Amino acid sequence: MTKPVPPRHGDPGVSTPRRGGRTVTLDVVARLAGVAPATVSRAINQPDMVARKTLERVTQAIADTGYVPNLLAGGLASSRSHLIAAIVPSINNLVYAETIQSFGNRLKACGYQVLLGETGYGQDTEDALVTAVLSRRPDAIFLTGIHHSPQCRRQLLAAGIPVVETWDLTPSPLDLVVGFSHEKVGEAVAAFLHGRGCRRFGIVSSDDPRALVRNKAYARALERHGITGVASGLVHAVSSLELGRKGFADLIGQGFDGGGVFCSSDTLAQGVVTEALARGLRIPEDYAIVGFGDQNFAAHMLPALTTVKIDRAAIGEESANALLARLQNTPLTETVVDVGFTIMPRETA
Amino acid sequence: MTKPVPPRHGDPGVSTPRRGGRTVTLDVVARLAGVAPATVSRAINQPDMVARKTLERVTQAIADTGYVPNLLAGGLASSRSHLIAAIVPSINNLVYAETIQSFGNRLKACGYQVLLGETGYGQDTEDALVTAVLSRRPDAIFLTGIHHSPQCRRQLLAAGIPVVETWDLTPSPLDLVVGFSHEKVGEAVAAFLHGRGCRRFGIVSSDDPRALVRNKAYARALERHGITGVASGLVHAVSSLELGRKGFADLIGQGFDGGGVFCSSDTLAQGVVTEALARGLRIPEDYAIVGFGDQNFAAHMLPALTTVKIDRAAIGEESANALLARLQNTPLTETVVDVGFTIMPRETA
DNA sequence: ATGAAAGCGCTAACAA
DNA sequence: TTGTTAGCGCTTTCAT
Repeated sequence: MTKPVPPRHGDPGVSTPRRGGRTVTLDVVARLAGVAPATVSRAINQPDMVARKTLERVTQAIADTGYVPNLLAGGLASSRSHLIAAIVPSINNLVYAETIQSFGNRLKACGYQVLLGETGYGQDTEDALVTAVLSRRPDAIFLTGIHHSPQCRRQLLAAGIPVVETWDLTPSPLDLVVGFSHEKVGEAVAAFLHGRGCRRFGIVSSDDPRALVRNKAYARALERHGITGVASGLVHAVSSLELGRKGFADLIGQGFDGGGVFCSSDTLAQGVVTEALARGLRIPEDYAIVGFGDQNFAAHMLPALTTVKIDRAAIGEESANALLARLQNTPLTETVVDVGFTIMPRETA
Repeated sequence: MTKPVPPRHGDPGVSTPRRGGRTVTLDVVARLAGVAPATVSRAINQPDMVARKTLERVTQAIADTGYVPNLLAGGLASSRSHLIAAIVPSINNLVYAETIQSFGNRLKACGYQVLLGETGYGQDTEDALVTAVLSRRPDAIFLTGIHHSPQCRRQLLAAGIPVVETWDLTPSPLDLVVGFSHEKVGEAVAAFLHGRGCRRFGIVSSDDPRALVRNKAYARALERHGITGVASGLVHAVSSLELGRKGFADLIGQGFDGGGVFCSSDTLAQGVVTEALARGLRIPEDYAIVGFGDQNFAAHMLPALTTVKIDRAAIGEESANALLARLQNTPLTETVVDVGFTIMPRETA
């Protein structure tokens, strides 16, 4: 009847801990508490379904054994990993860090953990990264930007999980989108600088795709004012004070001789201001400088930086809320959330 | 003989995809390729053990189905999650971002993914966070700092995985440690400023524990020079330009009237410089300012910041290497790695 | 080089 | 309220 069975890892006494001390599993806890494994599982995940007396015994057993649930097993069994993936261009950029921070905090409160992936601003990397994180079976995914390769979109769709695209806006998101219009930003800055009396215009920008959209809208808006030929100092991907100085030096080198300068980040703007100061140029009289982001140093620089304020925490929070709604099957009123932006007039423009 | 069995998810035709489209599993790929599941597994994880012909068929089937391996299942079965946890005080601090970035890049090359956890500078949070990440069964763990609660240490030890503590040094690490001596930094800065002729000294610092160690060593070293009474402007946890300005204003408010100022971060130092400039004070003649970190803006500020350079990328890389060695059972020559530091004399001191 | 079978540690019906 | 049972999708001996 019973065919001979080889010794199994699970057998009491034959435990073969592959590492460290003995592995404490649900069953160990269950035995100690004198209940069935399922009861321990319930005690942990749905305590209300367990009698108070039982719950206490289980809790005690957990404490005694130092039991740490194995979420690989749990996730496999329930097909809910309680993991949410977030893909950002770079963690080496405070701008995204703040969004992720508020995103993570909101989700932590609901028992989710964030798995962070960094593309390094590459599109190939995004594809590979998405595949990599999907293999962890996240319950949802956060993306930066709205441009993804067809293969990436296919993969995301096939995963069948809620997706939120962020830091941009589109009428047709993969699923959800939380961000703001980069075109409107470009236009608003153009109008702002023009309103301040600028008649010549320049740009110091990284080659980030969203920055390019802002730049284009800025130039186009200026054309409507009859202004053509926007001088530009492009720098590569990463923003730094140094590159801001270099970018502005380039602009001057091109013969840019006073006017409004729109920078693609506050960091770059800080460099522009520094370089202008180093050259003894007058801000904002001769050079009016506008940053982007309103990072925490902007208001406290000397001179204080005029910039475009983006509510980064709101992007994180709204994204989390939207995903959470999907995960809880709460009906969602809006799949497109515009967090807007504000120009903060200070001393540099 | 065969008792009636209820329909199972696994049964072909009765697949109940809990979400999205049908779930592509190893078995689906195997069937399509006309091989056993185990062979597909091998084709993916140990391609050399599979005949070329077979490999091709499997590869094709994977492409055709868009199969994405389920690492929850894989990890559970093999007890290797290919996940490495990293605990940092804040992702909202570029100083740690760079370390994590190089750490992650090194590990990615070896097929590991990093699971990031943020303590927010709290110790309670560290305990909870460690528990949370351990439930994902990481293959190794990266910690910031060397101070952990007894419970945390116990838990870490019980996990039986390689552990690297970073950003500090201790002769008795939990397992491995990669960092530098904060005491030596404090002493070196004291000597440096004293050597520059400073006779009065101050501090503008966050209340980060490692910063406090530097400050203490700084003060003690100065005592040896017969100097007592180091003025200090403490700010809370997070560093920002604004807090640097405020901290310096405090210092002045306390009657600090010229001398050397050691800041716990470059960001704070940038604030100190800004505030000093705003007050028309002379740097470095009257106020000699030293930062900490040598972030990328330090060298390009006006005036350029004298600071303590820490090779953050090296911390990440060496940590990764050390863990990798453990994971590959490579004998480790050193469990304590000192990456050192360098004072970069520039214009502010 | 490949296949068969037995779990990894947990959750989820279903019964009791 | 609790226990029983059957997997979740993969890896891993062990045979072949």
